[in-house]
Amino acid sequence: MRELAKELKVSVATVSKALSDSHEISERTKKKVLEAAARLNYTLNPYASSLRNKKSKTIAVVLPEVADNFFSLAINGIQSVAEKKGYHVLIYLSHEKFSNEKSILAECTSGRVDGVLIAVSSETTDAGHILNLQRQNIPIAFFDREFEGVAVAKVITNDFECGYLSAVHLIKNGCKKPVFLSISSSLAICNNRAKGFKAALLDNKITIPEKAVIECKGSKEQVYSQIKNLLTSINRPDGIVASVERLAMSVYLVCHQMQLSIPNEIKVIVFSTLETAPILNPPLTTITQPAFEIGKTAAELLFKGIEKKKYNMVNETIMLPSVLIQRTSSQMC
Amino acid sequence: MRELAKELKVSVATVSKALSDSHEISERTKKKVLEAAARLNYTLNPYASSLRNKKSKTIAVVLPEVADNFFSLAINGIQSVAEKKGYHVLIYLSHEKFSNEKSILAECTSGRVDGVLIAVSSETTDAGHILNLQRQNIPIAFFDREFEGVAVAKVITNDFECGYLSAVHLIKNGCKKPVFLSISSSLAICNNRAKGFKAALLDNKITIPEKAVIECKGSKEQVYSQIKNLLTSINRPDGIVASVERLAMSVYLVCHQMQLSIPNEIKVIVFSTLETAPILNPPLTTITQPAFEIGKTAAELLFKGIEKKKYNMVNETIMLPSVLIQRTSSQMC
DNA sequence: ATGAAAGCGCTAACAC
DNA sequence: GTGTTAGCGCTTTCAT
Repeated sequence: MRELAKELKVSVATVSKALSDSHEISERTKKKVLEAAARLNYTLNPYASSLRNKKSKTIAVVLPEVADNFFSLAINGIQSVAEKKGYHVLIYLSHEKFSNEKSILAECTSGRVDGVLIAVSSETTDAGHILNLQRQNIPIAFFDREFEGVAVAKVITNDFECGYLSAVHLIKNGCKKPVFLSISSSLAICNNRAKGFKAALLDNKITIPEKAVIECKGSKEQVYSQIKNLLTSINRPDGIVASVERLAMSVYLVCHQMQLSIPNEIKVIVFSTLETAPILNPPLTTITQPAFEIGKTAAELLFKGIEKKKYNMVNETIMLPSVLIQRTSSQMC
Repeated sequence: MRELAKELKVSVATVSKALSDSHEISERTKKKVLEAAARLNYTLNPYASSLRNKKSKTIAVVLPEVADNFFSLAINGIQSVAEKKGYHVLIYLSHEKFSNEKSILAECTSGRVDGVLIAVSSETTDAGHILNLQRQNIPIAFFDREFEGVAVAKVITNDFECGYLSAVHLIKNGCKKPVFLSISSSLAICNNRAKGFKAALLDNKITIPEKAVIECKGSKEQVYSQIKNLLTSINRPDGIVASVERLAMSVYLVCHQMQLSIPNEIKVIVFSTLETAPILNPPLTTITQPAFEIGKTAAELLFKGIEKKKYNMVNETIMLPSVLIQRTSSQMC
């Protein structure tokens, strides 16, 4: 910037003002400065600006994993609004570990970011790290995976309702003993979906077996063998509702490997935005969440919090509806 | 930091040195400082450090889209090494637009990032924006999607070879008139794969039709109808090699909709890391790239460039092998 | 309309 | 082993 100023024989202050299009600078000088900046390929040092202005123009997105259609689409949604606002997006992966999540949020302090969007890990059992950010006046919002019981803004889906719907759908299509596959007993999305699922069983006079909700934890291989155990057990379920996308693969693989026919011997529904659902064998019935919209809405909410000093976003809860898309995997035989 | 210093009745310099574990500080003071920092929940202001040190400890990843298994996995790989190095990752999406890519790279200057990893858009026809970064001594490397003919480090796959292999595989399984689906005539990965494909036809004495390589551009709908046109044409191919993951959906959908049997009436191979390939209808033969490894390797290469001042990474080219995984979609009938 | 100068929070060279 | 101080590149009063 100093060079620019010297080149043009004006002060750095003038250059700075010209670049930020201040009205105290004459059109002529502005033009001159802009032109010279372009010619010399000059860009503001963003960190000097951040230091001065105490805002970074960047947000953090914290999520369990990125190799998942839902989260990818959500990132797209977030990015689309960040871009429009001229914000930068830092991506952090917790890999479903609470400890990672804590250290990530610790990094988000001291002005590194102006706000954070988070989908909590399946291990998160405490919101201290989140409240800690709030205490430092860093706006934060949940998207999809909230931590319940804290005053934090969130964009979620109608999980209970969809859990309910999925069970009703299975029952209507002939299931007598469906089960629900969870991935964590501390994850609100799983719990609410499971609650809806169980409520539907009750309402339809199906006795809820003790193992109505099964937790599939661990590595891919572990999940695979848990599902295999389930499906080879004496009292095999005749329907499955899987709570998250990544369970779909394992369920299908086990069934294929066991030559268990979907939907004849077992019906399957998965909460998922898998693009390939229609071309799977058989086409998979999904509860499809508006992933892009969730990301977009959460980002918009966050920016409201960032931009309006006095706006209290803490109690905002936006619920976006998912839809059940019926395909072959859950069809009555 | 000043508060910390005051609290402990030492100077800010001491605190700074203690926090960076300088050897000129006694263990006792270090312990005191660390303890107080933890207690007061203090974190360094990263941008003040960046300004001072002229390094941001962050890298940029620029890619066409994130809702794609390949890119998601690559991000994972990149993130895994960035995390280990204590670096932060900014994600930028070009949405396959050259103009976006240019403005993104312009934002990466002036110290915002210490290096950039890029998979170029399908529209990129010029490397000026990339060379521009190099001129400013910002290390940059291609991963997967390189721009050919410029002296920039890259981590790529054996595209020609895999194109060749895919054609040979189709021919061995009975195809007489396979075609290759590209998404851009300026994308090196597509061109090299197509070249290999054509070379194999030649070597196997199959006359190359004028429409051996077909460019599928535009929105999902446009791609869909282009493929539909192809498959309803009088001279329908009996085999398809699709150059990128996102073409898989359209090919399968068109075939399903036309009741065209895969692999009986047409065989299909896709360059893809689609996790669901084995459970598609029918299971899809893929050329699977080592996506995570590509990201990881590219990041490691970039960090070599970032950390060693004099190391010239510009001429590094690392080629990682993809593998053909045979499944039903390409089977001899 | 333009410029001089202070200071954002940190680090490093130098003094003690 | 610890402290003083200058300055990273920018923005913003306050003068002129």
